[in-house]
Amino acid sequence: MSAETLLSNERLDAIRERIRTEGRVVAAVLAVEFGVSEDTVRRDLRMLAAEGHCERVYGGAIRPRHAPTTLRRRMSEASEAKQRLGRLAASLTESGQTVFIDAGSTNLEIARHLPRDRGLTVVTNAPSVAEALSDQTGVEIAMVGGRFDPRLGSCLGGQTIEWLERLFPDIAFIGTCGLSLEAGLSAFSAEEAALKRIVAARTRRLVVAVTGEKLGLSAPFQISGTETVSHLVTDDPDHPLCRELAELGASIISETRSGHAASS
Amino acid sequence: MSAETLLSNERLDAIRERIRTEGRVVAAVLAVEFGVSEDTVRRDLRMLAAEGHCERVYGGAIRPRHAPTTLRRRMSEASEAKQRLGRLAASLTESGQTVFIDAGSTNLEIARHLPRDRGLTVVTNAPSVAEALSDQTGVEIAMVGGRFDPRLGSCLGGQTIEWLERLFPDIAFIGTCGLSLEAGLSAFSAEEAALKRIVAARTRRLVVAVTGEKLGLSAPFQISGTETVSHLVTDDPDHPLCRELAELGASIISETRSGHAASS
DNA sequence: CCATATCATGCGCGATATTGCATGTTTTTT
DNA sequence: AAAAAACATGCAATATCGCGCATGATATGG
Repeated sequence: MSAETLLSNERLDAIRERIRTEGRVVAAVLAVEFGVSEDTVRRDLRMLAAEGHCERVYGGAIRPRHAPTTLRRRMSEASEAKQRLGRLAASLTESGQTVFIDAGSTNLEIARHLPRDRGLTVVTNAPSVAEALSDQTGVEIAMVGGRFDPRLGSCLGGQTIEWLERLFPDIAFIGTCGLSLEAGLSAFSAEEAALKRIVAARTRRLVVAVTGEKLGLSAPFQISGTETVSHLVTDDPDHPLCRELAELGASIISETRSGHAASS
Repeated sequence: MSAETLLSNERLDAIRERIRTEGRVVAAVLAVEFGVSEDTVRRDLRMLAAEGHCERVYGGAIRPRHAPTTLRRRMSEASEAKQRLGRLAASLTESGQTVFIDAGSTNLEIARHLPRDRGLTVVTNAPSVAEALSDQTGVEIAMVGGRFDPRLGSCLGGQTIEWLERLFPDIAFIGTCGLSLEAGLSAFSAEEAALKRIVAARTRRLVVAVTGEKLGLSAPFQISGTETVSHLVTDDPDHPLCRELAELGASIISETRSGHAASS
């Protein structure tokens, strides 16, 4: 790799390779190394960046690192609304029940607000939920294992599903990416939907807690129809969808101005 | 990590990483470490804080946390010794390996320091470990389920053991409550010991990372003899037990004064 | 063979980013 | 309350960047 005259594509390939193997390149270094001007190198880097093969930074380029959206990010902005939903939903549990809690920021709030004097048994596929309960006494916790998806913050896959197929919880809190009349409960991935579907089919009570922004939305993969929902906890009880769900037999639970729960 | 010429964004990444793994950074230290002025470091920290990747405190920055604390107070949360052990132990992993990580504060530090560019697969029975890895890309994570013990922060019981009996990790990091010649590795509960024993018997490399205070101690339930330990990572390499372990074939790994790893 | 089109490249120039320093303010410590 | 440390802000020096344009080389077509 000397100052030989390299065809432009070859140079591009070489730079691509360098970025891939070394993780970083410096424009000025590449310029002297290939015997071209820095402008040319910058042009190359611009192309590679457009292809997604690198990320441009001041002075050169680095290997693309893609991971901006994590659960942690969403968690830090646990809105007051979600905390209220969590408290409301948690109050639906009854003594001695076995409770399934799904992953998600709202469900995490449910876990945080679970009463600790009812001898509950909590089953979850979300490590964050188990963690949140770890300072509580009086709550039995079972963790469902499997492949852990960092983006969702929960366990998925065959292992997980196999386990859940043998579980019949008294009450289940599952998260949803969308809730609408046509699409029912829906999720962003097929695997996620499959898992939630298993749980929804086996529980005696299915509780869905969502902020108003998700009402009326639908995601690509259906979990189940709206008729499977027995309780909807929301901060927007006046949404038309709520009335329709109520007619299908679901309880709509929200907070009144004075802070008490109301159900219709 | 010396006075290399680092691209400014790389420095940002590096600081981000330090905050993620170590929980706290000191502006003055970063300044000399990267060979830039403190002003520049502060600017970086301001940016990271704006992105939500850290929380600024007087003197530096800490991992985002909702309760405001001083840097001084924060220093005591995870001792520096454990962080060093974590970093050292994590460097023992090799490309493509399947890694088991046990529960415990030291092991959590190992997880935090795991390299993300080696295509590692991590198996753990501790939700906190899964959580700690959840903002990493390039690490496959498998969670071993079971009954969750809040006091230990890990999953135990028949379910867990059944799963682990089918696992043969390349390398395993397990925690121990005591390490002595007579009692070997030992734990405070029979169930805990049984679980660790399963893992110890199936891994090709067994790494134990302990602070010096645990050397020579023994807990009621034996996990296995000292001869099963292939690597001992410690901050007290002069302890007599280390020499004896070395004679049994274990590698003793610790940090020299200058900050580099040494093994005997 | 010549005219023209196309392309990669290098150079100049104004714009932008990064950095360190000076200055004044806020926070912590004594 | 005073001293020290850390901090934010404005500013100037330097480095890097993007863009337009000229140049030369190669390809295409008559």
